Amino acid sequence: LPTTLRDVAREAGVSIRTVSRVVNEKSEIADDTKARVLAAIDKLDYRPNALARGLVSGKTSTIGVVIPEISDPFFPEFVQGVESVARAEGYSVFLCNTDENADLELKSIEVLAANQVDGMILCGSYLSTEQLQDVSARYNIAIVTSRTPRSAAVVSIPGRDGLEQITAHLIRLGHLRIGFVGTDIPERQERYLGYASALQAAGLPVDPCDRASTRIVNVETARQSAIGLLTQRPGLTAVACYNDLAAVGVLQACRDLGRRVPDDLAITGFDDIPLASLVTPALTTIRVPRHSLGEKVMDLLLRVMAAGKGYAERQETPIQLIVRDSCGGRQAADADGAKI
Amino acid sequence: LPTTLRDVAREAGVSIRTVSRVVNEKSEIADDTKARVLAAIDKLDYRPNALARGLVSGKTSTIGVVIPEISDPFFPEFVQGVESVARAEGYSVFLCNTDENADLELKSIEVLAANQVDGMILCGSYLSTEQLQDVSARYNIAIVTSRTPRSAAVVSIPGRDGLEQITAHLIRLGHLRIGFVGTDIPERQERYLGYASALQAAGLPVDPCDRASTRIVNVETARQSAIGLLTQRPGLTAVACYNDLAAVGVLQACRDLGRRVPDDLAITGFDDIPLASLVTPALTTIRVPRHSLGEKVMDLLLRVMAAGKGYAERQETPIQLIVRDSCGGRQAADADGAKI
DNA sequence: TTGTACGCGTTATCAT
DNA sequence: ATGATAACGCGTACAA
Repeated sequence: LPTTLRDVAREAGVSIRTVSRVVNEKSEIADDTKARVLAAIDKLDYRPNALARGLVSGKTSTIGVVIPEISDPFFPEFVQGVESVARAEGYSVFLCNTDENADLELKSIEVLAANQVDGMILCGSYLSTEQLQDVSARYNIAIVTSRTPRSAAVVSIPGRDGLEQITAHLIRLGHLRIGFVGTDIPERQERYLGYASALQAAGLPVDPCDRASTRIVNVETARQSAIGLLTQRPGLTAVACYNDLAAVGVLQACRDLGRRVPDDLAITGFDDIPLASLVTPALTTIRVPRHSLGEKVMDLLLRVMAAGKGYAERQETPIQLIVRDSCGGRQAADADGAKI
Repeated sequence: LPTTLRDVAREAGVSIRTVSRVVNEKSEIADDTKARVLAAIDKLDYRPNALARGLVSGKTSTIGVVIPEISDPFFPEFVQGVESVARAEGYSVFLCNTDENADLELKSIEVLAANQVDGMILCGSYLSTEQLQDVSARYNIAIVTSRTPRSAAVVSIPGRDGLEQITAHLIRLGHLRIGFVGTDIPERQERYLGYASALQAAGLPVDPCDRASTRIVNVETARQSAIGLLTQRPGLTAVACYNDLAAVGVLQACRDLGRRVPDDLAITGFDDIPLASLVTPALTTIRVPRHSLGEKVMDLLLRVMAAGKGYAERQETPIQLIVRDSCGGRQAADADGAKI
């Protein structure tokens, strides 16, 4: 029932090939036949079938972006970054949400692949490093991760560095008992390691009991585990968090427990999502330039698609300490060169 | 180079048809040939080409969801609602973000259509009512909107009712000078109309100068326009907002201006996004059940796909007044039967 | 139970 | 400049 090239060709009294030509604006065509074809296209309201096109040409001009959690404020700006360069290069982007579920993620990847997208971007994947390795060997894939797959195209977020920096910041402010709220996913310990490393560098003990973890990290899970941590370890004067959502959860926990921030407890985040500056007190955090990160992976994906599946490259996104109000000591920090 | 049915058939020593059968688990096949085929599939790592499949079958088992602004916290839970029922029905969902741009939205719809998705869901569309009418006549589409396209499948959000309710709430609390911060998009005046209607019902004047509008509504635009409004109309004791993001913007404006909330100014939102209960003070707002709204439109889309493009139906999502701290008077409101 | 052959709507390779 | 015609990978009558 939808109009096809054939219908248009019949209507215009030309061959299919000719119609295809005017549609794709390839080789030269006589002005009058072109006009006739255009008229027929318009009259019959013809629209090319992308499936047929992709089947024969082997190119769909689409890419897939797979993210684990659509409600995490980290992703919107990232996706917009991806889209801006994708659009400029003539690609349409399909977004897939996987609910922080590795099976669903794998499924999404296979569906996208089955639909012959020209490339995929994985951000914050829940796949095992091995699976990550697998799929990026099989398809055109660019990844955003802190991990180190043996050979793949990845832009990494220096989570370890970030937590080292921000924990050092807390230490400079005089904190001696600093906790950590994060995730217990084995592949996602780099931020915790940064925290621990900063403690060690300062000669402070790293006590596993100063740490609270949940698998999924969001405001609510962090709030719950922070309530536990803060009651069991009342001596903590600061808590470094896996990300801003966790920090907001700890903030909520303090509200529940009647502890004032930053007076009774200092809190730090990671990512600098918009929410970070909207809560009270505004969060001291590590900024990850999400929009440009998106542009950067898409650029990388372009290179992957040009070079083929084997292509490997590793880049790192810059980060920046942002000092706000959740740790107090704003003046002291300003002297360190940090800014809003 | 990717493996095809042909390759598998050759490897297993059977016909293409047979392979196709075991892949699709249709009619009965002898156990041994089935095993042979399965082995070949496994060995050659065969994966069906969804394009070819869709081309011949006319069905892709995919749907598209088009949203205007991925960074608006309204959408994540909505999308998850859609996905939950889509998944249960065997559909994969591709999400498209249109940056609140009607042209991009139309483009996205056409791309999805060209890719032969079985249906689409439009939420918060920026298309004109006429365009909305057009596309839903041309494709299988279910819409979430407050508008009234002549004939289409839509689930509506009673924005007018909502603002009537929440403005009445403000009036009950004793406010006589209530402003409004919203959008100037002509198709999106229903919430303003609800606000105006509540004022009139209470015998209060509706003064256009008590209103501030921007085209795009987000925290930053609302903050700016609220600063203008509050300086020019210092007599306002309350501001009703188009949505929670705007309300948070007004909250920021109050911070900038040194006005205390709710003491100096009461503020109300709409949507009850997670952020609404994270800011200080927490927002009094209208709750829109986003997850179930998503389920509801997806159910509707299922009916559209079954019945065909002509299908029209109209539903409405329930809403609920949520009283928190941004207007004070929590006890008085509790007496009205509202709750957290 | 299994195989043959056609068609889905395109693009692309030849001729003409 | 234009027209046949063969793919592309798969589903499905129809045959066997």
